[in-house]
Amino acid sequence: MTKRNSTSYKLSVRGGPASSGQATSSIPLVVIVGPTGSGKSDLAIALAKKFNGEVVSADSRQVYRGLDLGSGKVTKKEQKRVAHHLLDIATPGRRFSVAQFKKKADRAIADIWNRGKLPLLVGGSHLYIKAVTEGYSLPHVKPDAQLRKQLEEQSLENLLVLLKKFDRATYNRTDKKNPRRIIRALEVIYHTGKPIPPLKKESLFSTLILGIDVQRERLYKRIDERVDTRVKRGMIAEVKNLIMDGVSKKWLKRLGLEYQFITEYLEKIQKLQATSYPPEADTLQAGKLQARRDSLERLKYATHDFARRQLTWYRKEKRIQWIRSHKEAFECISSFLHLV
RNA sequence: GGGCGGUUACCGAAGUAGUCAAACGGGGCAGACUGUAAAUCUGCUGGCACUCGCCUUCAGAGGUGCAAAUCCUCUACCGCCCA
Repeated sequence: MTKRNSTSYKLSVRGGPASSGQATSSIPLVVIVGPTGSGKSDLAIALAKKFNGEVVSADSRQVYRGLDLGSGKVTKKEQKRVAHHLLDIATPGRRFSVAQFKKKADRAIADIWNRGKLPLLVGGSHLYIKAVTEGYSLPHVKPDAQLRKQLEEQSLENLLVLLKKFDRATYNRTDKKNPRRIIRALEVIYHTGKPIPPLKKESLFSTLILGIDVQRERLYKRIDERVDTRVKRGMIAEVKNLIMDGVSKKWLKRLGLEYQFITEYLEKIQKLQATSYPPEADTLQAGKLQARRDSLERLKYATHDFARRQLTWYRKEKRIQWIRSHKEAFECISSFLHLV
């Protein structure tokens, strides 16, 4: 169904803004994208080994310490084999944003290159990838929790009226049914006194973007299996521990997927235990089991949808070279490195 | 063998004569996205024409009626109860 013009791995380094023309002056960067469960981490490690590279993770949840199984972080052992950057750099419960990511990623990539190694940017948070590969310079307005909270209480109509008044361009462009977007726009206006400036893009890097091409049905199956194996490895305990360490449930649920559904599951179980009066072991056990099954199923479906949304990004991204095997990736990179 | 209840689109489930291609949920699909992004938000989901529209559906076959997913008869399958 999904027709993608994949696997023309005869590399042509046209396309990407950074890799055209003045490509020679910028740092070469190999980017690996693909939907969740497509095998990015494994490929990255193989490529890093082969080309003497180091990995920069582009993942909005792997940046947090303690979010390991649920975020699909590579193991310590794997990190020993190949250096990984931008893992465990933030505290769970705190905010971390694209802008922060972009700054750190730029630095890490340059650093890797300066040490004579090949930087590999790998991850599924595509906004993060774009911020780096297209060199977004975002308005210097940090998220303002206070203000957001205030604005969230307003009706959508009110927010739209405000936006229309102060930033006609964004008003025309933005999704008028999505309060979060509108609130961010207002936040920028509030702090700068001006409308959101047009996005400046200036990439420091000469990029090769490889996308892992997996058939949809197989991808969904892999996602499902991965949920089960992660649970066996202790993903539920991981969430439980985070909560015991004082990470708020609200924060965890907002992260989505694994952390959301498992937190909800734990809450449900707690409630079950509290409400079963003479704690009849049988019905309680049955209830717990049912809750577990439901939660894991919901997690699987939600992850399918997430993978689908990732593919929507990729479809728009014309720079991606689709590959189906490690071998194809090797070949792409070899010719890329010859050209730059 | 007898009594009753059920059979609705991919799944679950409403609907019990006209306003029903049929609520709702799930699944699936498509999309938006400039600082929460694994987040947030939007649309489609019987077929065809895609503009008023047309065609084929509510287990199967027949019937009543201007009109049936909705009423009647028989058949098939499933569930509970009595033998």
